[in-house]
Amino acid sequence: MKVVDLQDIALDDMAKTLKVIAHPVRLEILLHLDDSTKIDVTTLCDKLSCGCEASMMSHHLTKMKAHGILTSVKEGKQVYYQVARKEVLNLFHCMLKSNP
Amino acid sequence: MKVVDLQDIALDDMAKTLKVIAHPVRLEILLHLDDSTKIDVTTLCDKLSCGCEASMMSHHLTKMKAHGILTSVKEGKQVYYQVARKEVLNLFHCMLKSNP
DNA sequence: TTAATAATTTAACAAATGTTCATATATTAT
DNA sequence: ATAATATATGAACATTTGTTAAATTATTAA
Repeated sequence: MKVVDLQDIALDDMAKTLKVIAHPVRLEILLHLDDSTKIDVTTLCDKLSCGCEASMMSHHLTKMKAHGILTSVKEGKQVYYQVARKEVLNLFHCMLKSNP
Repeated sequence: MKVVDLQDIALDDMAKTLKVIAHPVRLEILLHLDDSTKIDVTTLCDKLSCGCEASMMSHHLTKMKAHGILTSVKEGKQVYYQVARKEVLNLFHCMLKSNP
């Protein structure tokens, strides 16, 4: 039997979401965002292992926000980002071979 | 706390896999392949809702096979494809909002 | 052997993506 | 008002991706 009924899934939307997430830096961003409730751009840059500069980081964050994956709140000079669609974090579990 | 420890995940590999899967036709292929143990190219073309021709289908299948997501067996004139990494099928569950 | 069918490969090209750097805007501090 | 910091935006360009059509290989049928 099918895993999921085709009608239940908008494959186009799912593909779009996956396409945005399918980038090593953006995956790492998501992991860090899940770790803390909210986080600002500079801190995120510092925490990532990729040596990502502010401009590049902003591009990544903007793209994910544009696709509804993240939201942001401005507080003073900084902009804090959060994960809007928590279900995408399940990816990290279900992509593991060990996942039941 | 983190969803998954960073060290547990090769983000580069994960991104590559997701990138290949992040395409509406390839997602539909995966759903159909899960549904049947093995399936040949022509049958797959007929079953898909996208009106995908043999050449295009072959491109998709070749790409997924090259990334270790599918395997294939030749039997006579037809080539049968199967899902090699069953864990990628979990995607369909975990991308749903309703997923616990 | 020739024809028909199944699948793959190749070439070509448009479109999308990733990246860098320079510039712009907003906020706060001096 | 000026400077410093935080973030965003835009242009430019190389690289990758998606798609189509034509040509190619392999297998089976006539």
